[in-house]
Amino acid sequence: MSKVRVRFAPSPTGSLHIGGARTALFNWLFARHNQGTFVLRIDDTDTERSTELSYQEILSAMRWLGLDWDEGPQKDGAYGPYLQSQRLDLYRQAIDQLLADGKAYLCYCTAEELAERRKQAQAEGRPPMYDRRCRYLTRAEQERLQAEGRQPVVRLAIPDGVTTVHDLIRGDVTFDNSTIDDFILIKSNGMPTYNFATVIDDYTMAISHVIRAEEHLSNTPKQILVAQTLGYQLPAYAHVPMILAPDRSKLSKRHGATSVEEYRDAGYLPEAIINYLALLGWSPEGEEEIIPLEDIVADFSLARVAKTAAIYDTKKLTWINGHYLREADIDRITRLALPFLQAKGLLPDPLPEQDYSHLRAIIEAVRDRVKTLAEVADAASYFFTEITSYDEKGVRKHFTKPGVAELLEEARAALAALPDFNAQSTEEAYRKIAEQKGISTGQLFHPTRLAVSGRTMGPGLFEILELLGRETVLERLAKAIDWIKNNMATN
RNA sequence: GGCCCGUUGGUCAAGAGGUUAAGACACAAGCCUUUCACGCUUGUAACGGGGGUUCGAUUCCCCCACGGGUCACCA
Repeated sequence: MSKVRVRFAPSPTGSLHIGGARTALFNWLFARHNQGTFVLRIDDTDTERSTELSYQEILSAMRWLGLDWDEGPQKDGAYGPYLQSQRLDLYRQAIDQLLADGKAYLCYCTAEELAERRKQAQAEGRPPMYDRRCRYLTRAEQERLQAEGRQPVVRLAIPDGVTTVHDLIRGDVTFDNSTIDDFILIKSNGMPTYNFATVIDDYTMAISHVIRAEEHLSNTPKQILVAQTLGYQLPAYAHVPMILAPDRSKLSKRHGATSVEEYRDAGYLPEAIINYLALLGWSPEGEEEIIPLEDIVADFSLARVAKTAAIYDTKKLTWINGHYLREADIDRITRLALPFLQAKGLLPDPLPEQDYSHLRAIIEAVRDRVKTLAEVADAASYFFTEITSYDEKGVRKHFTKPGVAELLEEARAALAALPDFNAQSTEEAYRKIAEQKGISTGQLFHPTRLAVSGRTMGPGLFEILELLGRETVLERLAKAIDWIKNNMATN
């Protein structure tokens, strides 16, 4: 096989969403698996909607996910530039050739006229296709229309016949050319349309495989027609299944988080998103679903890409994220979790250097029971702020028993008297008290947990005590004792 | 509406004429445990419908239904 070159070509008209990221990932995986080249190209021919902000967001989301490109913006290669808006002369050359050969023609119909006719056609139940009225205009007619001040577009003259897409995932798909419009190649503002520019670019960038979402399958015959008219050799095509929202409709904003940034901000790890996305539409040969990136690269093939659209469901993503959160290097997780704590006002920004190891110990204790970085911040909150309330169910269960206040007072005194205050010493003291009083350890542990954390769940109790430190523990115990006396006494 | 693609448990998904139709998430139960998680064990749950072809169809063919995509001077 000749050199594999694939590209991901987003338009900078929004953030990188989950579907786009999956398409980018499949291209990236295919390139890496085949030691090919992954090109990032920006399809910014829509001057109305393209924005610099979106462009920056896409680049940063790609980088964050680890989808590094070999050629593209800020990474020059032999086939640049990589922004379509900078390749206008290439399209111009191609269009001149097409016009000279009579394969394309000038059309003077305005957007308004077209829209009107389309509406009309639909109302009458006719297919809303362009009627080709400008295809056979004489020179004189063109000049007259031009004199009216109309800015022409350029359309491709679709030949009769049939066009077949050889799709690597779906097999041969044939379209009758009569169902294809004489579509626009160059807009009246001089910019190329997607179906034109993409063909020129894929060819001039020597793209070997066009891997993209299924929504482009019906566009493909148009692109093949352009390529054939220009005498280009065709790339191989692979249309990967769509990703749908839980209600089976196309993913959109109203379905909640759909952009990569939103997941980043919600505390998801890039490797978890990558792992999850790889499993959406592709399946490994083995049974493991948590797969290191290197293994995904090694196993990836188009042959194992599904044909069926997949519904996007965050449950599994969250589960995968929890896994990576637990496995990842603790220093990295600490670093990543810190901003979430700071955003909640729990820690100062910047964090004083000497507080770091304490923070790391807390996150280490807490990460096992949560699934996202945002949850890490929730689960760790009481280490950094006063307890303002006690879990209601916990209160009913552990604070209502007669004698709890006294029991806690006794425990508090024992803790205060300890020569060393750490997880081991506090646990020993507690077990001794329970034994002496002939009560189960739980009867002592549970109210203590509630008193110092306000919650009924969390890390091991003595881990919490050590992390909190003697002073805080004694304070909170005293406060809880008071609280119980004040609130429970009347009952 | 025309054209195109698709249809295995709630979701992801394996399967390629003969299988007890994998596995994962979620859910339920149990074990572990100071709690909650993790982990482990077990369980519930699927081939859209109808015709063919065949000794035999989830698997091949046709029709229908349903879902999705596309028919832009958006990509």
